[in-house]
Amino acid sequence: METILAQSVGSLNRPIISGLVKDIIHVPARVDLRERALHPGHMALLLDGFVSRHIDDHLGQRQVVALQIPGDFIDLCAPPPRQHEHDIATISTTRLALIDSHGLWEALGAHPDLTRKLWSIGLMEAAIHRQWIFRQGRLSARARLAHFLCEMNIRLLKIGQSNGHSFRLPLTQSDLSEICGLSSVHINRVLKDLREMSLCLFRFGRVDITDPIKLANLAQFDPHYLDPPHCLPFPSPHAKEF
Amino acid sequence: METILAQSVGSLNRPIISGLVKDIIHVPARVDLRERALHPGHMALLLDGFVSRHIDDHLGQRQVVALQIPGDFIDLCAPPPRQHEHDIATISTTRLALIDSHGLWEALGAHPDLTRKLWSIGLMEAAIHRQWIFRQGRLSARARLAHFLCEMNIRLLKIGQSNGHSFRLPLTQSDLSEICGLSSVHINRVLKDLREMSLCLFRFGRVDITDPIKLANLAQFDPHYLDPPHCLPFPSPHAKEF
DNA sequence: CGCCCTGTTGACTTACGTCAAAACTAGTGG
DNA sequence: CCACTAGTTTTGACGTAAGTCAACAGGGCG
Repeated sequence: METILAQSVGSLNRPIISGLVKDIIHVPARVDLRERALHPGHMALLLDGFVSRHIDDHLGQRQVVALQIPGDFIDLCAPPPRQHEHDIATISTTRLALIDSHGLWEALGAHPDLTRKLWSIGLMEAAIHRQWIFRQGRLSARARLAHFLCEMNIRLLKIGQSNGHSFRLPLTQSDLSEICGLSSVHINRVLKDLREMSLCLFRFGRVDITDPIKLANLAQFDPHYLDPPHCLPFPSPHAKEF
Repeated sequence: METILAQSVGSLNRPIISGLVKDIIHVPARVDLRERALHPGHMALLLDGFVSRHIDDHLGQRQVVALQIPGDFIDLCAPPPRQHEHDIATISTTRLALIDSHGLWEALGAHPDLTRKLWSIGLMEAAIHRQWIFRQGRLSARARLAHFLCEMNIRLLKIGQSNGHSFRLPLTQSDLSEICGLSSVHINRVLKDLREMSLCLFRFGRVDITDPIKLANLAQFDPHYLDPPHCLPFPSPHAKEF
């Protein structure tokens, strides 16, 4: 846990969060986290596995609005009384560190570094959301799927779970359809296309990107929205390095 | 400006931000704000008018990823060295309060209220992003447009620029198409549909919602994602009321 | 006046959805 | 080891929502 924490909030802030972890829990796949683990006012750090945040339409059709991978915070400081506007569920089996969010808020006052870091995590999350809006709005089915796979490749690369062209992605084709806003039948056909174009291969919960450059090109994917701000939001007198 | 500021950050925090305003500028419609007004490391409060945040595809087709209305912050604490991953432009003529973001960051340390408030503004922005993803992914053209109009109605209502069924919305049909991820021709047809269904009327930059309930129903629109957290994220010893 | 931008409409195309059947996989229990 | 089931994946046939192209109309403005 410590290494993943250091990756998420920086080695400086690691011990602070570490001290706020109340429990580490294991959750099976396909479990609603709102009901089971994440009570209002709590938050969690995803240590292992995949978690989806989604909104269902009135026929129960699901739209995934975010996919969380290890190292992501879930419901970072979401205010308790606020009715949640989306659902959260595990996709694979997961390991979660439950964090005392009240304690975290107290800690923020004393640690401007941590505030800045969590703030910028929120900013990146919003940037990812915006790319997803772009994807759904302007890209063809092929490009959409390709764009998503490119994003996962980079995000997993950053946490050491991809080597740049091959990674585990424990999703069904139906999951992919709920992510990309397409029918699962069409996802199947698009996957076939990408395979036959020798761009990438998806099977058994694993992705092999045959031609990363062509795939990114098809997807109009520009990874810089995933770059962490190498210099932090605002210089602060309290912390020079980071 | 003061009243709109109080609405955005609360009357308690109003004077703090007020003191950080470096300039108030007027910008004509259809101007790229990245080039003209918002230099890296600056941020702004939109006082008047409409601003779009958008991403262009490689053919120059535009996808609007957020629409800012008076009272919204633009580029809230976006870190200067980070390459921006989307563009910003005025839609109508606007009035902007330019804010010293370095000074703001300094102020955060001393004002936990303000931190909490700005944090929750960021959360709401992300919640709106998620609804947009849902909209593009799961709704038909009709529902998408209806959903957007419902959202604008509520958001403008909250700042006193809608009476609940009628408001100014200075967008062209082409703007609407870039927001909803549809062609402008199709937007035209959908507007006609909504008009003929007696749900709402859009012309001359003005929206009249004839039947708010039916419209919201068609859009599967549930406004609670726009609710401000009535109790704040986390109780803080420094500020009881808010 | 003529130009440009926006809106409107019609004819035609296409990308994607829907429905349905079959193949394949994995888990369960006899 | 073999049914038996349930969840995926794959394919085909067909329907439809939305895109594209193109023409025209109206308003604002030099």
